[in-house]
Amino acid sequence: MSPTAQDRRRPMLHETRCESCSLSSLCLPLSLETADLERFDSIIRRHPPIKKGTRLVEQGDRFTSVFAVRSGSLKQITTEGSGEAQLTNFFLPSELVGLDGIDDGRYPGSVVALETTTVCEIPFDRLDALTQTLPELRAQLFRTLSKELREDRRMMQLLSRKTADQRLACFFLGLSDRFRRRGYSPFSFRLSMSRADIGNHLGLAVETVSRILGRFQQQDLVAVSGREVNILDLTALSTLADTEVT
Amino acid sequence: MSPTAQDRRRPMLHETRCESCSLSSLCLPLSLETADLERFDSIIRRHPPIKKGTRLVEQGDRFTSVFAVRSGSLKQITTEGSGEAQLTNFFLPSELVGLDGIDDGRYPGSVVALETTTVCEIPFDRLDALTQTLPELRAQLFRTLSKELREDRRMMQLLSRKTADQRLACFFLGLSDRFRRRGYSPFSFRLSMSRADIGNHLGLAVETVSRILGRFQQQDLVAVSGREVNILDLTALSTLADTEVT
DNA sequence: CGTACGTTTGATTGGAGTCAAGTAAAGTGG
DNA sequence: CCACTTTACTTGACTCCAATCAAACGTACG
Repeated sequence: MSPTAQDRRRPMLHETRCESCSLSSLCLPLSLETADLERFDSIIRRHPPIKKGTRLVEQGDRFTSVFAVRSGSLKQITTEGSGEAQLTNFFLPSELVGLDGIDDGRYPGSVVALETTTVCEIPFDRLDALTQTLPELRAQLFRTLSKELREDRRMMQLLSRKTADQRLACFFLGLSDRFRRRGYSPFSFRLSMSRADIGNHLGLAVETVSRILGRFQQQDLVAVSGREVNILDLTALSTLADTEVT
Repeated sequence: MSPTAQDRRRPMLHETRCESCSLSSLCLPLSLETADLERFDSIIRRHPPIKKGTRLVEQGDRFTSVFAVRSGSLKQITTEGSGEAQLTNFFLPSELVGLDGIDDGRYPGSVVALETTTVCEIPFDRLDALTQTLPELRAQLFRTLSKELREDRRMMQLLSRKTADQRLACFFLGLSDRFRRRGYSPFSFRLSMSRADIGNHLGLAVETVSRILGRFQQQDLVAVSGREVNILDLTALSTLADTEVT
């Protein structure tokens, strides 16, 4: 979808320029000069909001673009062989979706909106072309990829060495941190994902997630009401999260 | 995995040019013209062989270079917080070590030789600079990063959804495939890592690895003698590896 | 207002971890 | 080259965390 008259008319116009986007310091164009930012801005395709449950990309679709999340949240689900679906990632505003599709030209998982979500589509060939003349942009892209690698490795550590309680603790700490970085309260937030999603992501059964949430509440670590979360004791959660298992 | 007779006989100098490297079709300079290959070649630093147990990089060291494995093998170990060490990766010839250090300028894990190993050091700033004028090289680097992401996600699926038996089966299939791609037998190879390493990587106790190996032998799936492996029934292993768990 | 879906809680089970002990293999130094 | 030490691997017995099965309860939404 290219910028159209419809786009222009909308008061959204301000919103949809990188220059004025509140996420610009977190998103890709981090360290670009105004002129460069314009060039970056010009390759981006705005999208109308995606409704909850709608798929942004389908597993196996041809890879063409990466997407920057502007608002809302998404989950990535990969189904392999006859194996059950695996929820590999949650995406929050400013995060980049689809980088794992570069290699073989197909998206390796479906990406589904967890709530009404808006994204910026960035055609990868044009992004790649821009990195040729904008070293800072290139560096930022490498960093983003590299960071995702590092986070994946943390996830592996979580899945292979941590108990169910520690996994949940890590999950809350991770979310808390991501919200804080985005300027939201690190203590009080709303989960956009179901217990089943959390369980799938952490390698736990739904029932286990529910039980441990209950236990955390009894211990006054968090207060959970439906999908509303209040972190009461961040320190205790942190301790729990990376205490050696013996 | 062992050095061929040809390797030994040849003077080092010849060996160490990308142009004549037997891995050139798998390593980075995949699709470079001769002239470009020379430019790539010129930034590479050769290293004397690394002995078994020696660390190529130490966790926390300043990130400066990535390393292409020429021969031998390595493991990457990350120690987080007070948590136990996690073996996140094994590296075989033609694979690239260190890409996860780009983001925060530090290597996120130590990389240790599992046997006598030779690597090519590629200073990242120079590699990055080269990608400015060599779009194919840039594309290849993006692909490599992206592929690693995809493999990490597979690993997560393995760690969170597969049984111990399936993990071992996947591990053997993965190795088999990697050897085949490198021109070695996919059925008969030598493990350069210990049972403990395998267990750590797959999120299993050493004892479990040992027991399942025994079971696999009874079922005539593989013949294992020490670190020597013969895959007897690849099909059965494949079936086992991605059969839904019920 | 009812149906479907998401969540909680309880009872039971099993897969893999832990502990323990023994065997094989690989270094090490005389 | 052989005794000795150390490390790697195997095997068995027992335990426990989290999965599974089952059922009730809440909540969202057409």
